[in-house]
Amino acid sequence: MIVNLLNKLARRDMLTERERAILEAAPADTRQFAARSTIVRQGEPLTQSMLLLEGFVCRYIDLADGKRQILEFHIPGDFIDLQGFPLKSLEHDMATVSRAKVALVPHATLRHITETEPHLTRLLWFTTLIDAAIHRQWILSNGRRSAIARVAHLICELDARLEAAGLASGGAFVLPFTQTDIADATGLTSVHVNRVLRVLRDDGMMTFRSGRVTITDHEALAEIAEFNPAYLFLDSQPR
Amino acid sequence: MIVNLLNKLARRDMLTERERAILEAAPADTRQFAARSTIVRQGEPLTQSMLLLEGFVCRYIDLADGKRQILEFHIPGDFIDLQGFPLKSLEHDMATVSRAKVALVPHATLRHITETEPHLTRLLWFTTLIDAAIHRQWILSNGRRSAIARVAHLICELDARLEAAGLASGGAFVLPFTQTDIADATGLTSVHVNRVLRVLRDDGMMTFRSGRVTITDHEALAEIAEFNPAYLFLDSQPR
DNA sequence: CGCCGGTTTGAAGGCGGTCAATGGGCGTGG
DNA sequence: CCACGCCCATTGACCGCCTTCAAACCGGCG
Repeated sequence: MIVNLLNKLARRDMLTERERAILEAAPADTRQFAARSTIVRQGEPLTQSMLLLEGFVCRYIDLADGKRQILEFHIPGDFIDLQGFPLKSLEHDMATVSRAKVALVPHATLRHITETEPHLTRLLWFTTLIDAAIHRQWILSNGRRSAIARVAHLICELDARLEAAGLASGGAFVLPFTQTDIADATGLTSVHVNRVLRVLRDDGMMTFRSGRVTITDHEALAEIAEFNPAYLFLDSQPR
Repeated sequence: MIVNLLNKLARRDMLTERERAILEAAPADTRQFAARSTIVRQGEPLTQSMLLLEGFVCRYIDLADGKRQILEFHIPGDFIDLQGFPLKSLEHDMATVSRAKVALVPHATLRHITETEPHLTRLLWFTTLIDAAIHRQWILSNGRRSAIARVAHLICELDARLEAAGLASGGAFVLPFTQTDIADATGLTSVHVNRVLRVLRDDGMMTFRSGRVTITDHEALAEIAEFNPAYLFLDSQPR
């Protein structure tokens, strides 16, 4: 059931059979959410963390004037609020983008893992740091990249992550986002995202229509984005 | 010697005497760096992590066209490349801003801590997640805040962090940055940062001259920045 | 069939960038 | 001790990317 997480970890380091079994047994329950529903509220005390099994989730902050900034997108296999375990609450909101299904892991179970499984603990710690590395790329995008490069970089990131999760192949994948979602992630307006997507389509680099992305020239897309997947740490080594 | 880190952790949770002693004994060595020197290069394999004792450090990424994005500033007491312990290398560069002094903690020591000190491990994990929370605010700033709000938010952040570290009081602190540093952090040009600083000064909110910040109207500054220090998790609770 | 959320397109405006020149503070060397 | 050079701060004029505002379009669904 949590095969996506296991694949993700196994890609970064070796998991022992015992560690696999512990993770398999970790979820106490599963839960379904409708699309566009808030699943974690900022400041709310947390006693369990969610592992995303199906669907897309985002974290975001709204400003007083109604502007929204999406901070990160999550895909199946992501331990979406594992950060809430050491932090005890989040300083932002999380919401589903599409319908989603999650497994719930009690913090007590995670705490037990930290007390008996140092290697697994380091791996869980590691996964939270991937989120931070993704954040840093978004700071760079929003701060210094042009509109077209921002959108291109986001698509390259999602392609690489979905491909690693087995949810994309050959640059084609389902992405149930609106253009407003992309705008809120890249710090642009939906109007301008629309124009940027047209340029990317006209230049033969990618298309995004009715919730499906097709990358038609990965090399060109990665080049304007200055995309280098090293920050996703997809290589395997002892942690 | 590592009193700043101990204060920082003790502010977030209780440290036992044994844990204090372990942290005190953790540094194998100290090292000094001149201002404006690179101290970690992206991709370089890391075998130790640095605890900042004195001075200011930043992490950054340069783009092909010469544009620079600073990703985070670090102040004394920060475990600046603790992330390099689970990650094994960083995907960006780090450099000093001012002269700086660091304590070096071997990864073997950190690994030993993860194997024998679960509570301390959770606290170290926690501190790396504060960096991620700071990153998220920067994504928001660069994506959705106006130029004046970005600069104001950065100053509020540094004030809060320096105050917590005992390095600022009453909104006055030493900040050995250039206007270009602030520009590279906020995704602006140094020219525009200069204009923004003039507005903030003329409006009686803050001054920044010859490496010193003086906040003259904290309430107004926090208001235009929409600054809420909750994301720094400065409250104390069991982790 | 008509609403509704999302997409697309056009026209006009503004925030912040670019380019360029001046000023100012400080360390260094003659 | 002063002159020079260098880096940083400051200011002005103009420019352009992206925003804003507004309207039309489109497809799905009750």
